[in-house]
Amino acid sequence: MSALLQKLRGLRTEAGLAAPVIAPPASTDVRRLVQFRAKHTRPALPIASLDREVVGEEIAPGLRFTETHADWPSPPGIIDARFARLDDPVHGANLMHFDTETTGLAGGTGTRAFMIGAADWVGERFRIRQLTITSMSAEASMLRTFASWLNPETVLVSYNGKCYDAPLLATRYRLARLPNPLMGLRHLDLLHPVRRRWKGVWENCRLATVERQLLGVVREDDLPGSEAPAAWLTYLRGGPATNLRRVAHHNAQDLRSLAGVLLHMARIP
DNA sequence: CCGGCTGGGTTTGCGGTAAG
DNA sequence: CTTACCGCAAACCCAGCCGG
Repeated sequence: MSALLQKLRGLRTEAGLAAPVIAPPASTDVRRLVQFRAKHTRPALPIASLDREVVGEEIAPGLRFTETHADWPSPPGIIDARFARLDDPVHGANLMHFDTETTGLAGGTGTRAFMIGAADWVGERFRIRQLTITSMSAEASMLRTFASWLNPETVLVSYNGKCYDAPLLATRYRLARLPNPLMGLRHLDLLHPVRRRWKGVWENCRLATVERQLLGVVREDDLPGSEAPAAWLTYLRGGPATNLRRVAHHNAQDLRSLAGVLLHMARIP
């Protein structure tokens, strides 16, 4: 029972909720067990980490926001997206590149997004915005903020987002009882056109490979995507934010590559 | 005339593959 | 652990034709 209570308390702390008042154990047996535990167990991370700096400003409790602008030689005007089997031309100003970082790959209801990166063209500049939650309870604010960036004319751009990011966000919006802002939007998923063209030519068609072959991007100090869940969970449990910042860095690079690959495939210099 | 084979075109099914 | 899509192959369908 004590272990259960402790687990519950931990979960409530992670969720950003105040610790509930726990009634003292009824029997002396239980009390002795609690005392034994207190004596022989220690918190998972006894020392609060020194490095707890998360980038960006807090725009809501537990929700951090960053906005950067990248210089880019040529913003797209109208894009012929038939290479991605979108028959109607796409206005560059309606593009919304997006990429999520999540707690795992399992896709189902157990997986949540802790970071949403989105990038679009604002005039002559490429704008990258990122949302990161530092508590479970901030998820709804993050989802609402991301929704406010989209409109019915938005054309989503992603890498495998049709199968991964979009369905995952759809379940997160449903669980948060919020309308799904991705519903009905056109979606340009670059994975499939890339595969059609370079499958069998390159060793694989992962985004990291595509950006290297097509854009000459060489990532330095890159955190593998598979380590993203641990980076966030470590921070959530009071650990250092070092790797969480690297996840944000990685996410921003993914967004730049998304735009680069799109322009390359649409034959825009 | 009728049953069954064949060729051309479409549909269905399955394996592989990205995403953290 | 999941989900969607692509590409390829097997299956399927139908028409046309030939042999019995």
